[in-house]
Amino acid sequence: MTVSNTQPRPRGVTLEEVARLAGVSRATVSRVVNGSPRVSGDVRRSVETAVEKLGYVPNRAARSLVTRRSGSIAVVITEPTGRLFSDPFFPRLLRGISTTVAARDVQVVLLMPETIGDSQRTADYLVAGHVDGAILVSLHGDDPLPGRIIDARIATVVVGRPLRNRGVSYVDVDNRGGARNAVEDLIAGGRRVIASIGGPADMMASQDRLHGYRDALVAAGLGADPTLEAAADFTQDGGAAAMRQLLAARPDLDAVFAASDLMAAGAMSVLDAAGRRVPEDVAIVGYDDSPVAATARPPLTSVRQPIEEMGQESARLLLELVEDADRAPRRVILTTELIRRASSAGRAMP
Amino acid sequence: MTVSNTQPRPRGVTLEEVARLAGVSRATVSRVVNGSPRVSGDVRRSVETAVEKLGYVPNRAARSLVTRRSGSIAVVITEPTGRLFSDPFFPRLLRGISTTVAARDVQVVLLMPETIGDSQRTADYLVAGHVDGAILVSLHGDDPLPGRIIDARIATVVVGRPLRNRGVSYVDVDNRGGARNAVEDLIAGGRRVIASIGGPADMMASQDRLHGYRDALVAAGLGADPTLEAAADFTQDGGAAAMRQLLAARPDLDAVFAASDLMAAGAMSVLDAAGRRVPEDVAIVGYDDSPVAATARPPLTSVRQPIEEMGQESARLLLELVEDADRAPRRVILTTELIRRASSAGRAMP
DNA sequence: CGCATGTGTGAGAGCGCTCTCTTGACATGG
DNA sequence: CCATGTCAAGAGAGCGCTCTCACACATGCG
Repeated sequence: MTVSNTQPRPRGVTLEEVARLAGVSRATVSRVVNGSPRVSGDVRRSVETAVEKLGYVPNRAARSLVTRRSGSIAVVITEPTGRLFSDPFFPRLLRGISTTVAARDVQVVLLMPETIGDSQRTADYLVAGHVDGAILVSLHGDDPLPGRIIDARIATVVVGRPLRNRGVSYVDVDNRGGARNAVEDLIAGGRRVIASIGGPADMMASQDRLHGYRDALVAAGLGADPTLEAAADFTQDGGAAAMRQLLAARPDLDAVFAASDLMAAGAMSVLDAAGRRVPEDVAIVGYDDSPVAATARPPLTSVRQPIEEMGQESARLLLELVEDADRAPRRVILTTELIRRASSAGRAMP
Repeated sequence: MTVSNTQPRPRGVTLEEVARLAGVSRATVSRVVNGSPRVSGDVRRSVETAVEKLGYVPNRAARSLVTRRSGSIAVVITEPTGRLFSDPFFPRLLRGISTTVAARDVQVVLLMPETIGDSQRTADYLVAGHVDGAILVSLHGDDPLPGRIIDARIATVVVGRPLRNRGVSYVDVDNRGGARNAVEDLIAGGRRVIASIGGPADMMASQDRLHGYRDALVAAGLGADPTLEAAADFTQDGGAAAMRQLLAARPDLDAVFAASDLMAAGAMSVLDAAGRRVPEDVAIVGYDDSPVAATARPPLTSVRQPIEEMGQESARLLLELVEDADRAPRRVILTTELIRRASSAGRAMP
């Protein structure tokens, strides 16, 4: 431990002092503080008065030491780039988690490993039992972290459907359904040659969105076509590059489904440069409903995800797991909403 | 505490067990683990072997109990809306903080009070000494939190210059200088009637940016003019409303300095609707260099802030304060960078 | 009235660690 | 040869809390 202690720390009010003031034993004060029913009304009141008077707050370290509970959960973010740093996904998710656990007097410990070494230390930290559970956000397929902590039987909830570790609880949005809806909307608007700009293949969200895209095409009898599918990395530049590629391969395309708003924005700039008008020549829809969607010109139709709700659900699931370690894994799938804007206006609008 | 314990927690390896395996006393193992120099080479090695073999990880709760240090710091986010949820400021700041404290084996506890009641509980939590220090982010002028925790002599660093509590350490960007640079650039591009769309008046960043704007005008001999100044709330809609107001009051304006990219985007859509071309008729610069700036059409010139660095510096300052509580408050002001894009192209470009 | 049962409270152990104090081994000097 | 100093290592207290157990007392039943 690198922290030396030059200064004596201020010492708080202890149970002992409260007990003395209330004229009872430590045990009784503990009972009152923890809401045990085995305390008579008078004694309870006098203890509460003493607690109030002294401004007593339990020492979490002492409590943890004996209960073997930390009263905290970890939120692990292992995403070096991408959507977590390009739209408000991350703060909104944290807010959802935070509101839910705060109500239960549980703290959130934030872990953001960057290097492999960090990731090792993060796993050690979790496995050492410093927290009661962990929420894992944005996992790539090759991440060894979830496997390690699930093996260690740490209560775990994953945000986003995990590629491996099927036995774990997770919260996800219906990426496939969201994508399908978006593409169906393009078809309803009269589009027939619809391309897809997908995300990294090692992310479940990318795969699901691609499947949803194909679902819609197949359901409409259009059929999937590899020359209409390009993959990028959720970034604007990646979206632009994919768009150039698609335009070269399929100059006849009349719509694009992009698996992120940023990629959609990149695609739009390429379409603009190529002299294709949006939405007249090419309709486009994005994903995430980020600020970029609303500020784009034309404003971008996009798939909105209930992000706060994901945070809340993941926290709720984790707290359940912490309460009862033998509980079977659960999955919560939240639905998306298509936000229609000018970029995907149909050809035959009424 | 609402958490009951139905399940016995797994117990970790203790110092005692390591000591037994290494054939030394608990005290010696503690010395080795904490890097005390008062241990001979052989003993140190045998202890290290035992630690390795058993996979020993210190129990933080037990350690905290005796050292009166938690080995964690709080990051308090008190911003209900605005920039924290509209651009990647927040994740990037957290990342900066996280990398710095992780290197010192200190954890980050995230606190996001939403209601007044939450804020009370947050203050109680901090004052109770559950963390060694706190980083306060995005304070409005009327927030009672910083006053309370500074009074309680909790080590505190504020991100963004605080309106009150001048005696506290803080990290800020040179908002005034950044704004001044941006406006000077507009002037250098031949603009003469330059409007400002500011942020909320109760935020220091808003005030500083407004001052920087005026500085540049005065320095160029143009002089400040209240009819060219509008205030909004950092959002796109707010920026749009402010732009309408400015256009009505000063149809002769030829440039706009917006204190956020989102407001700039709102302003651009209004200019577009009013038939003013950007940058030909009206040049515009934003602030934050968010993804919105790069995706806007035309791409938006913007002031970039070193956000990760702010996080790192604030963490560094806080750790110093934790080490030595009597250390005098320090301020760190980081410089900004103007990212030139098409939206502010000069009139007489070479 | 004696015993079983229940209920409120206290005593005390002990969670895993740090840190002071003490001991013991050895080197050095007079 | 003993006094003294130095340094490694151990003994043991105690951080603030929870929780088991024991106990005192009240109540119910045969």
